[in-house]
Amino acid sequence: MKLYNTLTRRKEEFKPIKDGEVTMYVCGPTVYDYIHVGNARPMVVFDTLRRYFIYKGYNVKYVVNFTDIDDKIINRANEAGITTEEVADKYIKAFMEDAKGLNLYQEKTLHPRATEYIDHMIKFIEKLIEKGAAYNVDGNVYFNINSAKDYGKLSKKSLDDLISGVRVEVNEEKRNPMDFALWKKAKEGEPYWDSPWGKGRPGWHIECSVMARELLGETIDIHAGGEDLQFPHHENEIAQSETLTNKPFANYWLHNGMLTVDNQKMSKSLGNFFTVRDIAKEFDLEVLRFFLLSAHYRNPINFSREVMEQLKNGLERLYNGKAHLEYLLGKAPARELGEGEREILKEIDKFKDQFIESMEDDLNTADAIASLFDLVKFANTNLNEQTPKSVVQYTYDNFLELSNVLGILSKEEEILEEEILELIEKRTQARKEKNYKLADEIRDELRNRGIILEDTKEGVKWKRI
RNA sequence: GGCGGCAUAGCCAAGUGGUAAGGCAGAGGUCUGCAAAACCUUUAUUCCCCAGUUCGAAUCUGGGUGCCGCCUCCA
Repeated sequence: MKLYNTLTRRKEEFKPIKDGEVTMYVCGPTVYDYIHVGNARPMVVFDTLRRYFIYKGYNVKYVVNFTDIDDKIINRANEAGITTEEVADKYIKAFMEDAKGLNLYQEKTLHPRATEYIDHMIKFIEKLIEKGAAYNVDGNVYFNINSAKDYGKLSKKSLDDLISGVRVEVNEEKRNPMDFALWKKAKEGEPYWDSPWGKGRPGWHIECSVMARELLGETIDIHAGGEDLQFPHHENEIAQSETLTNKPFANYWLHNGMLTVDNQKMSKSLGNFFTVRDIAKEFDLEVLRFFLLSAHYRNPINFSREVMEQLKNGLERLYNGKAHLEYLLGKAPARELGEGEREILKEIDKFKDQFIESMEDDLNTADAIASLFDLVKFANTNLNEQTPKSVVQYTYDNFLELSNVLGILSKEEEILEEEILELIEKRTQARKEKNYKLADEIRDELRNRGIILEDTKEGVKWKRI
């Protein structure tokens, strides 16, 4: 599989450190608020990459961290008069609910919280100080940027340019304006942990370095996140980790493009954001997931209600295809295959190969989705009630397996209440008697209750609005 | 100012040297009591503009225009 590596700025053949195993670290949310749609993009995109690895038979070790100590969390806690821990707990719980709606694969996902690794962070920082790569100034510990080899290699920024670009130097303590905090001295009233440098808390960048190292090892296969994290977050992670270990921190750095609204980056500071929960009121979150996969992950994607509607309809088409196959599954005769029917199996394999080929090319989900539409059209056209069961089953199984790689179409058909089934039956009877007035009345009533009926050659079908 | 990216139909979006995928929306048709779904047909002589390379360019090169991201917390 080819993946675009930010480190080398090109697509590279992916080779894991250990055969059959992939270690992935995805920068997770700072839990001071509900996640917004932009935050959801890396979650869905890299979840899909993980699902694809699983599909290919890899054992995936997957970490999404929670930053649960930070200025913003402290502010929230102070505003609400509760502890930072309570703030974090609340939004982690909310994240898990959103994750469920977005169908993030949660089995075996590791969700470390930064505050669970304070001891490891302190040890990490101590070692950097020993190496002369960090220094303590009155309880604040900074990383010495000059001790890092190749600083700027990820974001392709030169130290000189960065320093000349520094806007206002407010911190007199730093030896170099680009030095960044590893440990922050606690201010009055702030939560703190004891350390060799006094009471304080860890800086942001050190958290990810430490959690990745503790859970996945000194060198990991894939480190991923939004492209806005490239600098300084990921650059600083590389600097501190590689200075400590003298080994590559991650072999592949993957970054997703920004999600925009009116072509402006969706962000808290601009105020142009929708939380995932807001969107869940208007759309099934599966539509949001489908939307996030409808463009290549490295391209910007513009969020709008209009496009969400389009994708909702597109998803509906795939669901109709799924329902059609399920219907045929109930009718299909068990018999030997004819020559033409063997051809169908080959066609299905072709769609599957196309899908895989797209995914192999730097996770081209937009292209992979097209294969799914092609498969549905083929099945709608070429499979019918006379098609042998094994053929229908093969089509159905492959279709769902590929859909599952994208994390879509997993909703099961619901069971309708007895009362509604009776109404449908009553209407069917009315139609037989050509009492279309009554039939339409019942159909309207069901529509008001959220059930849409379709009369097909294959009988009456229903679905929720 | 420095660094990076993008520009394909009404909308979304693949395609990165061989003659424009797919979806949504629209139009016409088949089917249907009607509707819906499904299927068929149709919707970019053309890929921001201008030059160049080439037998051949949406794809490569140069220039221009517009938009976006990072350089400050940010997915």
